[in-house]
Amino acid sequence: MSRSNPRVVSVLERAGGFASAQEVYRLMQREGESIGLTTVYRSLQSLVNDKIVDVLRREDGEAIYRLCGGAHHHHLVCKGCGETIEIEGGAIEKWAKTMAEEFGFRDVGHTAEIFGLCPKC
Amino acid sequence: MSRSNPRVVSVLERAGGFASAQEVYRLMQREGESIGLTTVYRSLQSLVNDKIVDVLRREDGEAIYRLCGGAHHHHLVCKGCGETIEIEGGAIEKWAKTMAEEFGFRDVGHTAEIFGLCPKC
DNA sequence: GCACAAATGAAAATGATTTTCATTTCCATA
DNA sequence: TATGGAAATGAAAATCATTTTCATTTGTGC
Repeated sequence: MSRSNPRVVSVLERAGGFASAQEVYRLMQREGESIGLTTVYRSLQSLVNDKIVDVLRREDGEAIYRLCGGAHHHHLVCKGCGETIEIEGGAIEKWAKTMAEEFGFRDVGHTAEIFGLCPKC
Repeated sequence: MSRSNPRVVSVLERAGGFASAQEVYRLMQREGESIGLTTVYRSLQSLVNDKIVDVLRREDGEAIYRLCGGAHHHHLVCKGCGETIEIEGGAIEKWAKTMAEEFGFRDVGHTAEIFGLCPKC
C-alpha cells in the first residue's frame, strides 16, 4: 500500500482550491518533479482514506481533490468567457450545517457555484 | 438533434429512483426494446436539457438520472449508500442573487449540494 | 414516388481511472 | 557491509463510461 505522499500534499496546498489527479500530475511535471501518474492516483486515494483530502466530482465526472480544513470558497463563473471569481459562501455554510443536522448527516461537505454572464459578455 | 424519447422516460418511471445510462440501456434490452446505447445517451441528455430529468453522480463518477418534478431544488447526498434527499435552497437563492448583483452578472443560475454520511452509514 | 431533414445505432475514439507486473528503494537484521 | 523481503514506483495495458463519427434508416411534406 502506498503512503500519503508529501509531495502531492504540497502541490494541493499550492493549488489552493480543487485539483484533479491529472492536474496534479501535470503541475508536478511542469515543476520538474519526477512522478508517475499511477503514483499520483495512489497518493490521492491514500490521502482520501486518511481523511487528509476531500474528494468530489466535477460536472463532467472527473474527481477533484482538496485538502480538508483549508479555507474553502465558492465560485462565480461566467458562462460566456469562463472567467471565475472566488467568493465567500456566507449563508451557505450555515445552511449546509443546518440541513445536515436536520437529517442526521455526519462528516459533511458541500459545493455551491453560481454561473451566469459577466458584465463584459 | 434527438428528441426526448418517451420510451426512455417510461423506463425511468418504472425504475423508480435513479438509473445510469448503462442501466437504462440494459433494462430496455432485457425488456426486448430495440434501442442503441447511443440513443439512450442522447435521449437522456435531451431530457436533462428539457429539465424533465435530473442528473447527478455516483461516488464512482457514473452519471445517474431520474425524473424530477422540475421545481428547483438541491440535494443532500449520502457518500456511503448514495441515498439522496431533495432539500430546499432557502438562504442560497438569496445568496446567489446577491453575489451575482455585486459582480454585475446577469442570467444567473446556481448549483448547491451537500454530501456526507447518512444516519444509517 | 421523391427529396431532404432528423433520428438511429454500430463501431471507433476519447479520457479518466485501475490493474498488472517488473523494477527499484528502504530498512531491519545477520 | 551484505542480503532478503516488504513496500513503493511507474510504464504500459486494461477497463469502463461517455462521446464522436458516419453510414443507414425513418418520417414528413410536396
